[in-house]
Amino acid sequence: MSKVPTVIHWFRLDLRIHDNLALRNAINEAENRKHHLRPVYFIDPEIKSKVGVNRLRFLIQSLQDLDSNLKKLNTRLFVIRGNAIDDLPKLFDKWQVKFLTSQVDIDPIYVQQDEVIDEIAEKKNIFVVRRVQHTVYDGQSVLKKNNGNVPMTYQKFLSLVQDIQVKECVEITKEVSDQCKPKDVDSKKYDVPTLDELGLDESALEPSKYLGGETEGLSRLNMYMARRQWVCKFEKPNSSPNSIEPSTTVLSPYISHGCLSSKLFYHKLKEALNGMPHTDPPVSLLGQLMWREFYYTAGAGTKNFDKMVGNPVCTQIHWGKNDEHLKAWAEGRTGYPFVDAIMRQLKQEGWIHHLARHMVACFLTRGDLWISWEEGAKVFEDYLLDYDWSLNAGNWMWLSASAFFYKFFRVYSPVAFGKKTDKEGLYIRKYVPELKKYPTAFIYEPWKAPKNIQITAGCVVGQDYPKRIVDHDKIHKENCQKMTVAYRLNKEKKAMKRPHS
DNA sequence: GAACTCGTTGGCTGC
DNA sequence: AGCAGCCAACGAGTT
Ligand SMILES: Cc1cc2nc3c(=O)[nH]c(=O)nc-3n(C[C@H](O)[C@H](O)[C@H](O)COP(=O)(O)OP(=O)(O)OC[C@H]3O[C@@H](n4cnc5c(N)ncnc54)[C@H](O)[C@@H]3O)c2cc1C
Repeated sequence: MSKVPTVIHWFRLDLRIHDNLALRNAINEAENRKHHLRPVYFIDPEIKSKVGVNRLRFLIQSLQDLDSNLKKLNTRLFVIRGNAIDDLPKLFDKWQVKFLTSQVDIDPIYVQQDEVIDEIAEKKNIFVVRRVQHTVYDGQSVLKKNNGNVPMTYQKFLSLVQDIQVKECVEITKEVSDQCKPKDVDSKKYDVPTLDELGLDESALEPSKYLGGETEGLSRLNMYMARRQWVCKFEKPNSSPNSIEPSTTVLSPYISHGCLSSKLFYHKLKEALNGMPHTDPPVSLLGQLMWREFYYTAGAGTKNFDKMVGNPVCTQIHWGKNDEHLKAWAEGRTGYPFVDAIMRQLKQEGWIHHLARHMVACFLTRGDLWISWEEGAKVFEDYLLDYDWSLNAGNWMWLSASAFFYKFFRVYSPVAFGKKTDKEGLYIRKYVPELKKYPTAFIYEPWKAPKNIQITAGCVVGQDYPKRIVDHDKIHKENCQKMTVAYRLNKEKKAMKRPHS
């Protein structure tokens, strides 16, 4: 008796069943050929040491939701403890795999896995289907349209995609039939692991502010799209980085994990905007989604996009090294209350507003600490629920004036910037509670408070709250000079490389 | 080729 | 109060 062959859909950053063409392809293939269907996810048992706790928890929640949504389709999620490169080839044999589907992911981690897996699959005669479905547009065809060059400005990017027809979403309309169920479909060994199994004590964590999963992502999307006026009036630069509740959608963790399809977001946005006066890119909500597309295209077309050295779009800057400053920044004890509040919110809740990211990214790099954006990106990778390879690197380069943005003399002031939207410093009082009782006059610069006021407020600077690790007023001007030098050197280098005609 | 335009999510001063 | 002008820029257009 020969075994029934298997069709695998390999879930990665597409933790959803809606608008998932690769998953639908797998289901159809299994149905048509009466093969077994196995939607799989690989999880590294050591993941705890590689991913921040909040993001890991978000991932587990998303996998649980995915499993329960798959069960509604009469199948399930098979979670494999291990890694794809070692374990997928073993499963190819064990399950007699004939067909493998997944989405295109451009993070080098997945690209490398795909290269290895493709080679093995070819030898074993396994048909591989890989779908572009993590972005609205296909980055490769946008690059082609621009003669293989990365569009270096947002407007240029928009002009390239302007006349591209965005495909409709695809849905899975019927349940998977019983004949596609493998025998071990109920085996506990493929259950979504608990945090406990992964060596994490959930009770030691704060409650989740943003619950992972497709169900939550869709309901968040629908909630915002129902507020048509709000969507139509959205202007990113006017949203507040330091409101107590988020002033933007916080769809990012869902989009990054693929709990929410960016294409569905696109179509729902178009629907909400249709027939109403509305703001436009770059500041509109649709404009935000286009920023994502912009950075994805850049990431897809640039070597070493997540590094400075060997990255053709990135200005080479002689960043310094200062582990103490880096640590103080990461842990929210720079002595600048606004910066510290942001970093503490990031660590606690896993999401901070875009302009808050501007503030702390500028502070770490060209503004104050003169530390490489790559170091900042690593910290963000750890703490952000919405961590994304392209978006993180691209935005860090923007903020450090290494690529896409060049007016380096526009420096965020850790004292002035937050005051624009939060004069009283309520945000600081929440996330830096030791300063809670400070008078408003000193909440952004507690070192200026007279000693008796510091004592009355119950927080002496240098004792209960750190002294400033740098003097912004002085150092940002020095750094500005360093930027001038770096830009000049870069320009000279570029001129040398250009062929003289 | 040079010289223009526009777009590109700061802060500070002074009217 | 709100805005113009100033401060160390650059890509991608057009003229
Ligand atoms: C230094 C730095 C690092 C960043 N790292 C990441 C990251 O790892 N992952 C990530 O998703 N975003 C990152 N961003 C971009 C941006 O800050 C977040 O996408 C945004 O704040 C998410 O909040 P939201 O969903 O409420 O955004 P909204 O304003 O509601 O926008 C809707 C969606 O548009 C997309 N979007 C919005 N802003 C941007 C942007 N600037 N670039 C690209 N896409 C955008 C996101 O998918 C977002 O969910 C980073 C920004 C900076 C400055």
